[in-house]
Amino acid sequence: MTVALRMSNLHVPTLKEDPTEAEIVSHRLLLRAGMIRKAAAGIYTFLPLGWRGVRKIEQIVREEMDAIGSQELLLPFVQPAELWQDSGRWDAYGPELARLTDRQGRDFCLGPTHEEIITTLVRGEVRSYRDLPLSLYQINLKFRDEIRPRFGLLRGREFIMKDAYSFHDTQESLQEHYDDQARAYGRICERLGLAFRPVEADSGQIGGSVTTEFMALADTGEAALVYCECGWAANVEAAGTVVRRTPGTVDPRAMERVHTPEIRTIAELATFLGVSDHDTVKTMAGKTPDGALVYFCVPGDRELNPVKAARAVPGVTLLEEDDFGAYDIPRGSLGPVDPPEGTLVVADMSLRDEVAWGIGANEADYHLIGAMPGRDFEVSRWEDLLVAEPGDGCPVCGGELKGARGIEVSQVFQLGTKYSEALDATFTAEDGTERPFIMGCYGVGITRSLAAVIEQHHDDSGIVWPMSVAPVEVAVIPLAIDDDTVWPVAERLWKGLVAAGIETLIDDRDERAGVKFADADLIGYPLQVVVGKRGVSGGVVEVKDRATGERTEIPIDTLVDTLGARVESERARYR
RNA sequence: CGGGCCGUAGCGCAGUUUGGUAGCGCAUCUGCUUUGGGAGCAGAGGGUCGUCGGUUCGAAUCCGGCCGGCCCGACCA
Repeated sequence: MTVALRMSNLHVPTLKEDPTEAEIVSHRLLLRAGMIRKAAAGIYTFLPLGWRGVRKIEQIVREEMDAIGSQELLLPFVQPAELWQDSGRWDAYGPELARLTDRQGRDFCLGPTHEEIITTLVRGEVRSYRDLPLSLYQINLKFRDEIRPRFGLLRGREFIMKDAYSFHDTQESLQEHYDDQARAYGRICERLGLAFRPVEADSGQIGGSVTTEFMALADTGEAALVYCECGWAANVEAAGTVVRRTPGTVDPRAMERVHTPEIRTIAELATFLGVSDHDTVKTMAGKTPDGALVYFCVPGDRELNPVKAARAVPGVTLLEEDDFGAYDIPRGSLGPVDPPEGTLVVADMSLRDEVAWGIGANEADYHLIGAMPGRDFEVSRWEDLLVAEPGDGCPVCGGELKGARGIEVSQVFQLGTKYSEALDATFTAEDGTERPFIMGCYGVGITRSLAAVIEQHHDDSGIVWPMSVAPVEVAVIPLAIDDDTVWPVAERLWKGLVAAGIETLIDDRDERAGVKFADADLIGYPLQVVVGKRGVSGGVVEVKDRATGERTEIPIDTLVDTLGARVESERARYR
C-alpha cells in the first residue's frame, strides 16, 4: 500500500539555522531536514522521514541478502557475558564493549557484533555437513562505546547494521559464499547510488585473514585508501599491502657522529642536516608483551603502520610517553646502531637499498649520518612496515598508486574457525570426523550508509536523494491551500500519484511559497510538483527535478502518467 | 585518557572582564496585511542562567567540586 503523506501531519522539524555541533554535511543536513535528533553523544533518534530513509536502505539490503540465499533472523541485542568469556573477547574487546549487570548480578553486554551468539546458536542446532552451507543475517542495533563519537551517524555509538554469518564445511564453500556476499555488496552500493571502491583491508577486532572493505568515496571519509588503474585498491592501513617506494641515498659514505642539540623530530633533523625527510631514517620504539624492546626503522618521510608492526612482531605495541624514561632511551635520538642490549631491530624493506642512513645515535642531542647496514650495524629483520601512500608502486602491476578518502560502509570477512574453535562449534563431516565450522561474516552499516549517501548527494540547498533511498519520492506543493482553483488540482494530482504507486507527499501547510520551496530542497524530494495559480489557469503544473534543478511545465491531465514514467525510470536506475 | 573550549528561552547567540531587577535574532501564540524562493506591522507567552557548594548585603557574573557537550589527538566500523 503506497503511502499518502500530508506535510501538516508529519513531524518534520526543519531548522533554518545550522546546528553548531554538526561538523560535516550529512550530520548537518540530517539535523536540519528534521530526520534525526541527538539523544546523547553518538546516540540518535530517527524522526519519521529519517526512519523512512533507513527503511529504504534496509529493504535494499534485504533483497540482496535474500537473493543470495541468506536467511533473515533476529539475534538478541543484550547478550550474556559467558559467551564472550568463552570466545575470549570479554577481556580482549576492552571498554568499547558496554557491559551491564542484571538484578540477579549476572553480567551481560550490549552487542557490538554477534559472532558469539550466532555461533552458539548454530552449535546447538546444526550437527551435520548435510545442513551446510548455512547463511543467516539480521538487521539489528549495535552498540560500541566509542572513545569519541563524532560526525553524526558516521561514527555513532548506537547504530543499525546488517550482519550476516555463514557456516561451511570446506574453504571452497566459504569462498563461494564470500564471493556472493561481495558481489551483493557491490550491488547494494550501486542501488544506494554510492560511488564506491572495494579495497583490501585489515580485519581488526573481528579477526580472520581475508577481508574486503567497501568504501563510499568522500573527502570527509575517515579512511585513506590507495588505488591503481589496474583495479587494485587497499586501505592504506591494510596489513597485506606491500608497496614499492623510491629509495633514498644509495651512495655509501663514512659514518659520522653529529652534535644535534634540541633536535627531536625528523623535520628538525632534516632541516638541520640540509637534506629532505626522505633521506633520513626514523626509529620508532615498541615493546613486546614480555617487555623486550623493539626498534622499527622506517624512512623519515613515512608512517609506521602499527598493524604491520604487530604482525611482524606479534603483540608489539608502540611505547607511550612514560615508557621512554622507564627504558632509559633518548626519545628523538633513537637508532639501530648500538641499541640497548637485547633490542630487536626491524627495518622496512624499502631501506634495504639505502646505504647512508641519517639516524639517532641513541644518545640525546647526537645523530649519525652515513650509517650503513651490514657495515655499521645489523638489522635483525627486514619487514614491510609502511602505511601505503599515493605515489607508491602498485603491488599487482607496479603502476603508480593514487590516493582517495572513503567512508567504510560495509566489510566482508573470512573468519575461518576462530569462533567455532573457541566456542567448540563442530559438525560431523562426510567422513565421520568432528570438525569446527568454517565461518564468514559480512556487515553493512545501515545508518552509516544513510549518512554516506548524503555525503555524496547534496548541494548548497540540501539533500539530493537518489530515488532508491529518498524517504518520499514526490512532493506536491500547492502554493495556496485555500485557493479553490489551486488546491483541488493539487489534491487530485496527489491522490492520483499515490494511486499510481508513487510515494507522494502533499505540502498542505499554510506557508508561504518560499518556505515550502526551501523545505522541499532541504529535505530533497527527487521530484517536486509545484501547483500555482498561474500554471493552473493555463492548465499546467511545474515539475522540478531536484538533482538538475530543471523545471518542466506539464499539462495537468497527463501529469500522473508523465511523472509515473519518470519515477519508474529513476527507480530502474537503482535496481 | 591527554590538549583546547563551551553549558543563559525550542534553535543560534550576547551579557561574565568591572557582582546590583534576564537580553537579542529565529521559532511559537493572537490580530491585521501579504502570498511563486525562508514576509511586514502590532501585541503576547516562554528562563531553577548545567548542577552542588562557597565568598558577598547581593552571584549568570568571583572561587571550588561534580555532570554534560564540542573540537584536536590516541582508538575504531
